[in-house]
Amino acid sequence: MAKDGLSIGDLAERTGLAVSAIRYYEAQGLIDPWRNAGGQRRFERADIRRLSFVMIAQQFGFTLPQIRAELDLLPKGRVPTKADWARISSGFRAALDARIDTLVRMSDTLDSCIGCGCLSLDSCALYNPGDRAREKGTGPRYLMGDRPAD
Amino acid sequence: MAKDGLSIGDLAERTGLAVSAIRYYEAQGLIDPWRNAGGQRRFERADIRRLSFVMIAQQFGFTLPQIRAELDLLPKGRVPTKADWARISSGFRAALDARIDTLVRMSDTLDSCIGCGCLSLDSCALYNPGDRAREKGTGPRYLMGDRPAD
DNA sequence: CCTTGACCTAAAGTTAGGTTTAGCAATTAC
DNA sequence: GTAATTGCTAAACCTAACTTTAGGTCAAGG
Repeated sequence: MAKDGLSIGDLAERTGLAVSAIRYYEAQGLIDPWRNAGGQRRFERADIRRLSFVMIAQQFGFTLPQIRAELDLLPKGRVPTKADWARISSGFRAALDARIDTLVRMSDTLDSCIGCGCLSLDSCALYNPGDRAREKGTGPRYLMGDRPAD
Repeated sequence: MAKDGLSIGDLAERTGLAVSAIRYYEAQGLIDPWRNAGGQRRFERADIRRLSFVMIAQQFGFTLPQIRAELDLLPKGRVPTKADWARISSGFRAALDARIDTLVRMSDTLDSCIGCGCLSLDSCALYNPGDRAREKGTGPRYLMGDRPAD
């Protein structure tokens, strides 16, 4: 049954992912199964690892293209070494730390604003407290003045 | 010009939001302008505050329905008091702290995993490190076993 | 052999938070 | 008074990460 590779259903069961998600990941270039005589996908056992990695990286907030870039650094078909994971983990760590940092700064700012209630667009420190948000909206999102009066 | 209320363009200029966004917020029930004789929207000056609040809350990661719920606690038309902001800020603070907590736990887990590289679905602590992710996907996303072998 | 269940593709649907477009009405500026 | 702005609505479009559907094929069990 797993002699000539895992079926997509097997892989779904092993990873907990939906079959449709696995097909989608293939379309995004995250995995690259071969096909059997009947045209069905067959996966290597190492793909379980690969998808596990995808799931974890997603929890760390990476997008699929970013994850793909990370995976592309692992030579296709090679089982990742500890060194590979250590390198990747460092990347995760940096991303995580940056996010924590942003939130802590927001939190600090909030502390200094509680009880103020001004919400003035030009004087309230709550605007643009970090960097994480609003980088994908199309509009310019410039900030203009707002008089404290009223 | 602002005698009988602000036009949507005025409000857009004062808040930095796109006109289309303001209309969208109205559709979501975040603001409730009246109409002038010609059918155009007219806003109170307090709506600048209201939208400022929306923008800040979004930076804190709240969804529009959540923000609406928060705003609904402020009696319509009443200018929010310091007590209102203090209460809301506390809510922000709790949400922020929870997010920071989750990230810190992920970070700690990651530390303990660097150099391990197992990524085993049943033994690696990197799965479900927190709570923030994956609560909106349709599928059950259950996690099944994965033998360390291979 | 035949049925059932797993698989295939392509395309459309989903959610959030908006933006863009089309076609038309109201306001404002000169 | 008239042209340029600004505003109006409804509907379509956008991204990310998938799921669902439709219509058809493959594989395994009895």
